[in-house]
Amino acid sequence: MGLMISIKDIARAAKVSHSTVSRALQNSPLVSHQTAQRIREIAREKGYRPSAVARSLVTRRTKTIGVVVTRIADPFIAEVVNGIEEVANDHGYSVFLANSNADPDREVKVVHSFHERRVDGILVAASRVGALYMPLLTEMRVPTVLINNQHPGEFVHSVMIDNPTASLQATEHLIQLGHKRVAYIGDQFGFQSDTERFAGYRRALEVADVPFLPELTAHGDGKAEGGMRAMERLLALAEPPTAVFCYNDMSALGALRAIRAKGWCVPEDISVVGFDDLFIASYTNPTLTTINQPMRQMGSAAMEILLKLFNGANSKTNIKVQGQLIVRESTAPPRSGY
Amino acid sequence: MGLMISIKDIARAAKVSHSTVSRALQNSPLVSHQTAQRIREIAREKGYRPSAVARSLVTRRTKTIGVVVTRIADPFIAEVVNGIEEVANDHGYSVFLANSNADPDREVKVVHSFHERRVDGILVAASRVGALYMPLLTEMRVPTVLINNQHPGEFVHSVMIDNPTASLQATEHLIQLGHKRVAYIGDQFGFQSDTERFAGYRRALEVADVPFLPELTAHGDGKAEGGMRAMERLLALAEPPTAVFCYNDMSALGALRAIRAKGWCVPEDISVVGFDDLFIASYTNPTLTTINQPMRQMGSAAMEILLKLFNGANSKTNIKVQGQLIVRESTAPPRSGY
DNA sequence: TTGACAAACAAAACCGATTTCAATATAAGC
DNA sequence: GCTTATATTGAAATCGGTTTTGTTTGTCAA
Repeated sequence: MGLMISIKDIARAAKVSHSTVSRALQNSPLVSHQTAQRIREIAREKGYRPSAVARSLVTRRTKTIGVVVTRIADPFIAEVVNGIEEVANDHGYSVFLANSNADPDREVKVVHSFHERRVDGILVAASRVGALYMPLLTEMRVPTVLINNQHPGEFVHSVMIDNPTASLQATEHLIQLGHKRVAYIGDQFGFQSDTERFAGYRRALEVADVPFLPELTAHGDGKAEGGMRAMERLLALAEPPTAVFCYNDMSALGALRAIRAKGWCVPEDISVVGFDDLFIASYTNPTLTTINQPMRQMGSAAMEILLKLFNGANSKTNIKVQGQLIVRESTAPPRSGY
Repeated sequence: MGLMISIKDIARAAKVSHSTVSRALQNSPLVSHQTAQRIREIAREKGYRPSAVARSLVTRRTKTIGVVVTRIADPFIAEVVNGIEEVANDHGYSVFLANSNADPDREVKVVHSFHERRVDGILVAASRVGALYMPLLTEMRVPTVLINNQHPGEFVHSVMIDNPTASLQATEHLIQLGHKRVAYIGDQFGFQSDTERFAGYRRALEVADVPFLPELTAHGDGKAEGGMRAMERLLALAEPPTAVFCYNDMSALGALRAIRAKGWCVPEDISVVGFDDLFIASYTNPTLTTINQPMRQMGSAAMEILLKLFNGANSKTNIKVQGQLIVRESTAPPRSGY
């Protein structure tokens, strides 16, 4: 703490100027091999670690990035962050992590704090702030990449999943199995990703000439609790659906639970499809048919965009990745009775 | 980036010295109310954010902490980090997050990088390095708190779950239900938490006069995959157990899957108890009886220890929290046939 | 009128590094 | 032998703040 050794301590011990020490530790060719060797040895002995904060002040790069997420405990986000951290660490960057708790005010505060810390770049995962970032970012001119965000628009860099295509596939899968009454359990109404996934669902019905029934659409909250409530409403219908496509795996988890609570079986009585392919989707009972989202890769891709920007790239990058349907046990043809 | 406004820009605009600006922004009483007001107004207008890195250099405190975890995507750890981040953020601290991937070398590197960044404190979650920290920490004199670590010993601050007591409760629960053949699925052999949980299991058997059968102990890897393999081995026994206590929920998840793969039912054919009470434990089928570990609170407790240390406290703190048995659907009396 | 004291601000030192510029010594070229 | 290039190092400026020390001005009591 107070007794941190500095470059000057090393300089004194080596009887050279501190500039020489600096050069020696950077393997600069401007120091003789011998002195460099000697200095490095002394530094090692004393356990000297150059201060990144002092270095950052003069080099004007902190080699840090800020990552703002809604909740790190969200398994989807945790995987994304894993991908980010891996690439960042490999390139000598440290990552600041902050939760926004889906609170726009807090999110803005967090970004400001990142600004004060002079991060070299910012990554935003699954925020609902979206376009609100516009003024913030222009104000502080820090490269920023949004991952699966609300309305990333064209104004910033982004990594997004192709929602419409993926949910079209998911719904098509159910239709091909023979389902006619396919329900949709969404996230909160109005969120872009929900709107897009809903659009894919509608499109699949349209293509297959299956009528869209408004009563088969229910909105949850993107979490298990909401999925459960939404499913309960669907099950209370006079004629419940024979299949349901859920906004994400968490919602599907809730749906599975609601179905089981009613004493029905998946997939015999009702088929369920999720979205994300969280780890848990392989361990539910029955295992969950879902759309795989390459979460880790989305994280690393975002970080790699940042790295390119640090290296001077200045083109707008908007990556759209494809989901992949993973068929497991939770989907089957409807009962012949229907 | 290059055109970041500094305190001097504000000073120039306000026609005062930059020291006055500094004081004004700190609400120092050494500036007249008027000038302070004026300066703050100008700073706001220009969107000025003081550089935390420059400030850190002179104040010798970065208001950052480093958190090293094995894998942020581990749900247990994610919850702990959530607790940490919350408290940290509330007190103006930013958190650096780094994965060690359970690789001691990488872990040491990460800690060194934290050292260079001059973090005010370090939090280590679920590391296996344990006592290896001793030299590292004395070398750099940064307050450190270990959370559920290997051998935290008495030499540093720590927050730990009371493993023996909790697993004693878990096992007792099974015994009270009438089980005599209670198995234990552990983590990798030799890890402290595994040893401790195993000890609680042994103790429960001993207290209830249930004979300990070595063949009913299997080791996994703390993950679902390992739990599945271990359970498969137990199921292959001539006389399989009627109940199994798992090292953690992930292992239990694997066990559930293995049991289902064999066509057996939980809890009718075999009871399963986990450990952690991950979110998912409420959503498995059947829902999982487990030991609740207050993960968030453990994270916040650790951060609060750090805060106390920052405020000059210097006593060794070793918090031991209690787990709580949560009975759900995965446990029931054994079939009367046995 | 003058000295003491406080209020308000400016000037300068400092934190720990990097980097530019200057200085010295040695080697090379003629 | 003298100039010039080269290698090696030191001195000093700088990054953007905080904090200590100085300076100016004004108020008030003696």
